[in-house]
Amino acid sequence: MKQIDFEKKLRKTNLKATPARIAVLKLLEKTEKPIDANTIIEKISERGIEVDPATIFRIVNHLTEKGLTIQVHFEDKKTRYELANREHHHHLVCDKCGDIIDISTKAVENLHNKIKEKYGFLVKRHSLEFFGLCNDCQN
Amino acid sequence: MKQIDFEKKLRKTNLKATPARIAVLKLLEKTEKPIDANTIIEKISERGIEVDPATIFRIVNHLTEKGLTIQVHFEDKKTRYELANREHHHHLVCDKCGDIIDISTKAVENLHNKIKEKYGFLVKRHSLEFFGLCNDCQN
DNA sequence: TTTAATGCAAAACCTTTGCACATCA
DNA sequence: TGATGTGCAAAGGTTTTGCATTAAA
Repeated sequence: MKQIDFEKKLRKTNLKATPARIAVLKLLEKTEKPIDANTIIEKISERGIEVDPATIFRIVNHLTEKGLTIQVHFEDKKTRYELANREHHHHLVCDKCGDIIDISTKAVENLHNKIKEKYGFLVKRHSLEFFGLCNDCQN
Repeated sequence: MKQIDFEKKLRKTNLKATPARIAVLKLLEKTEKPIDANTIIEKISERGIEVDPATIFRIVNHLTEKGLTIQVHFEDKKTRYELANREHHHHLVCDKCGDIIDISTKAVENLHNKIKEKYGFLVKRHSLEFFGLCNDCQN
């Protein structure tokens, strides 16, 4: 229910608060699920805002560089985006209906230190996604 | 060091044992890291075997359908492949040199049951990849 | 000999880039 | 106004598809 002031947030990161950027951020806020660039284009267009695909791709790249959004990768080649201002979480992706459920678990964070000890590898981030069947699709 | 009899394995799954398929499987066996289709084409060509790109894509798709290979997704849009006959494991991907280190951990398997209990979601598989800096690249 | 696999060419899809014009601060 | 963002058109990279030919069983 919180309404984020995206204009302020954009200016803080030296990005101009253009209608297209605000529309993307608002959409991601409302959607609450990772969505790819083409879905963003589609949804924004449904709201009567026409933005060129090239611009959308530039926007999500900028937002990600500046840390306002993060990328999410599932099992296809599309890059999905979601707002970054959220608690770290993972996704349950249903093979059948495509629904995405957020879950939060600290189980993996604990591995970072162990990996450093054992392999000398400094983990900066990880991606953990689960695939299977959601409750409704199991029948 | 074990040499897998890929001809036999292919026939068992109703796939014809063609030179191209055997070359792909042998390459994956030797590489031991997930590699994408274009790398496969390149490496196979270096060995003097020329296979059309379309054929390589068809091969990896077939092999994956039949369970001989699995797909791996990192942070780019390429799909990578590795042999499926291996212990379940995860990858440490170095941001700098791109090196990939296999690690094995059971930490995530244990979550499957918990997820079923808590969300009703039936997890069939998961992907867990770590990104950061390998030992050599931390300086 | 029958079925499946391959090569070639074309296209589909996702994403990026160059450049001129428009817009934000 | 000056820097940045956008639209348009073109192109790049990955992957798929149709169809005629070839090879495996």
